[in-house]
Amino acid sequence: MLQLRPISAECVARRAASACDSCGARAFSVCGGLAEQDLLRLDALAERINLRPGEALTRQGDPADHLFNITSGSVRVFGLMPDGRRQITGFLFSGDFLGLAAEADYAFSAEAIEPVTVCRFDAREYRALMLRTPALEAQLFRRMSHELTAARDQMMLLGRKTAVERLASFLLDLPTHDPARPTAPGHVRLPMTRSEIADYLGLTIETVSRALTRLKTTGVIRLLSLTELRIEQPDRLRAIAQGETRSCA
Amino acid sequence: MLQLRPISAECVARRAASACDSCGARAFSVCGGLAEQDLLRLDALAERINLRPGEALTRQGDPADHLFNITSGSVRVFGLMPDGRRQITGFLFSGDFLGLAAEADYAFSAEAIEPVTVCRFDAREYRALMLRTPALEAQLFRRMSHELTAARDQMMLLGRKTAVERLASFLLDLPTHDPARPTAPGHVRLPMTRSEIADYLGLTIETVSRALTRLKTTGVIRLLSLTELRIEQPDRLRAIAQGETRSCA
DNA sequence: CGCAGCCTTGACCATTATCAACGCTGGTGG
DNA sequence: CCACCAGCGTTGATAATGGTCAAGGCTGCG
Repeated sequence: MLQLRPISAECVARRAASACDSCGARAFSVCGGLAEQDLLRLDALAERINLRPGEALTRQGDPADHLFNITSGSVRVFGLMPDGRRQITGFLFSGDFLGLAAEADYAFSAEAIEPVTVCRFDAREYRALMLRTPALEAQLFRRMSHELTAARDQMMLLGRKTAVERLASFLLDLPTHDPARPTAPGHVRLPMTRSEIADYLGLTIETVSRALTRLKTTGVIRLLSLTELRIEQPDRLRAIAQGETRSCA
Repeated sequence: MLQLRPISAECVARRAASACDSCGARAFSVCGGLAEQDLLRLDALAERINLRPGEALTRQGDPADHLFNITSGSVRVFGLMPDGRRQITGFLFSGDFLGLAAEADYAFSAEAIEPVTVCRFDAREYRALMLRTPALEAQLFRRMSHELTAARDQMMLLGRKTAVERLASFLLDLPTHDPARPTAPGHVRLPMTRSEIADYLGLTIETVSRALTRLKTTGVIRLLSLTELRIEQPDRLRAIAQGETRSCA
């Protein structure tokens, strides 16, 4: 498995390089705190897997046997109701972890959006390694803490924000999580479909489309293509996201 | 501070006694895994505080200097938007932890609903103790993991469920978290106001009231008083919560 | 070139929010 | 002891946001 060694090194490098504004520096220092031998142990558990769009990493209800570290591409995490209603609870990008649950079964499904490469770990072995590696445990602790804060922000969005406010919040958040975003400031890549955005924001595709149009016609954003746009007026977009204006409602 | 010793023992006992259906057994074993000397160290950091309804444990934006363990009563955790819109992200009851964040500042506010007693820890000392106490770390790791799963379920509720489905889900969930619930099966205590329920479910008080009335008139629940009700048809309530019926829509 | 899939736009509808009035309940003071 | 008041909850009428249904457009691929 020695040929796998570059994988976790790559994970660490990507996460360090990612400008996750709120946690970049911290994540880097934690990753940096992992000793060379810890990385080697991680590699021994790792398996590299390629997934095509739509293929599943985890399925709601299946035994939680694996942990994943996304190496490239993007992933949707979602739950389904019996009648097919879908709620996407998050998008994952390279550097993100998946499957960090204490439960025996996955509570949610995860599927590739774009072609994805992941680093897959056996959950039991990973947990055992974690117990022996405080730096790794601390790293995951911080990640879970950030995820929890993000989850609460998302509750605020879903419970109390209007359609336009939700979309504005989404457009501001997305590039801070996607290391594959374009380098030009204000440029946002949308690797997911309108349907996925809708299921993430608790809306329908039509409402997402209309909200985008409204932001476009008011000059706050410019659509460069279906999957790329530019934020023309960041301050106004922030104001809208926080509900500080009725000008766009 | 020796007189504080009973506090964490009490916390442990309460958590163990609570029939948190999904995690009760596990939480108990983890708490049981704490050695006597770990409990003593915890006590040395602990300070008992009483709060009256409406008083704050944490405030959005304040430095996150403390951790809390609720000993009795109930607490609302919430975020506010600039214009006053409120989203309650969770209710906490005796045995629950608060303030487990890696961030420097509290991201959300927490206030007492009923008269509350808490066990307050200095965050830095607690973290230091955690590093020296793997059992404590593992316990918190599990709790965070459960919270994360609960947060995702709540996203499903807020993003995709109807008003009646939200209320049904809430009534089923609440007693599994509230150790002070009445002992009679099917009895649910509502220590929070309609306004708090509304802000938790992403609705208005009027819609909460109407949804309760609908569940009452269809015979699924019976209102015993403003703050207490009985679930008459648990299976039907579960079906409604999962959206498996249109009979109540 | 044509088709399939996704996106946008429009017309209409439904759920829920808003506004308003009324009722209940518990505490206070005449 | 009863009346009043304040606060919370319920109910009703109306309005608005977002959902549903439907048609048409764009884009990329065979």
